[in-house]
Amino acid sequence: MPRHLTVDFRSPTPSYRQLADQLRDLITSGEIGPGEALPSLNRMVQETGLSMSTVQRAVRVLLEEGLVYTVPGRGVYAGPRKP
Amino acid sequence: MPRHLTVDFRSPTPSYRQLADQLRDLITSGEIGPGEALPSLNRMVQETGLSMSTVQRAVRVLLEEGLVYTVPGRGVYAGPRKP
DNA sequence: GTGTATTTGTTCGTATGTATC
DNA sequence: CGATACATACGAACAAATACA
Repeated sequence: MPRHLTVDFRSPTPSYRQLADQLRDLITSGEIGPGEALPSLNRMVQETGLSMSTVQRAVRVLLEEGLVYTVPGRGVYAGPRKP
Repeated sequence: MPRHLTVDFRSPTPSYRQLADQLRDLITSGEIGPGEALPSLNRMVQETGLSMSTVQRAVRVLLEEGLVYTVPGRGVYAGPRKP
């Protein structure tokens, strides 16, 4: 079971990057394997206290890194998009 | 001198992507050479009628593609960030 | 089959912060 | 100092895809 997602508002590192870093760790550590779903954006909003906009920005970072793919109406998944 | 930036609101292609595509063309075509400044974000807002948020998102696309770099307080420049 | 809820996607407007000139 | 320019973050609205009772 995933550990709590948190951000430190006093850190000079932007919130979206802090969240992106944590999500990246979950994936590269194998805690969330390929094809497995990440927490929904709403859930990340709840856990972090960030706004939806900021959470989406964090996820977009991983999208561009190719670490996750998204399916509208479904969720965010680890690994490469499957055919 | 750069041609007018425009977006078609009836297109299914998102506005931020339309703008990003146009800016990319300006760079890859050499119309804006390495080290040269792109129009300021405010200027892009004026020319396109988009919101600042959307314009910034478009520029972020090019940033992640490594086609431009930004200098806060200065502007957006074509090419790789200089050492 | 028809809603209803959930989830991601796009866009806007605003506020505030930081850097440069 | 004041004006300009990019950076981060929020909240809201609406759309579209998906899932499910």
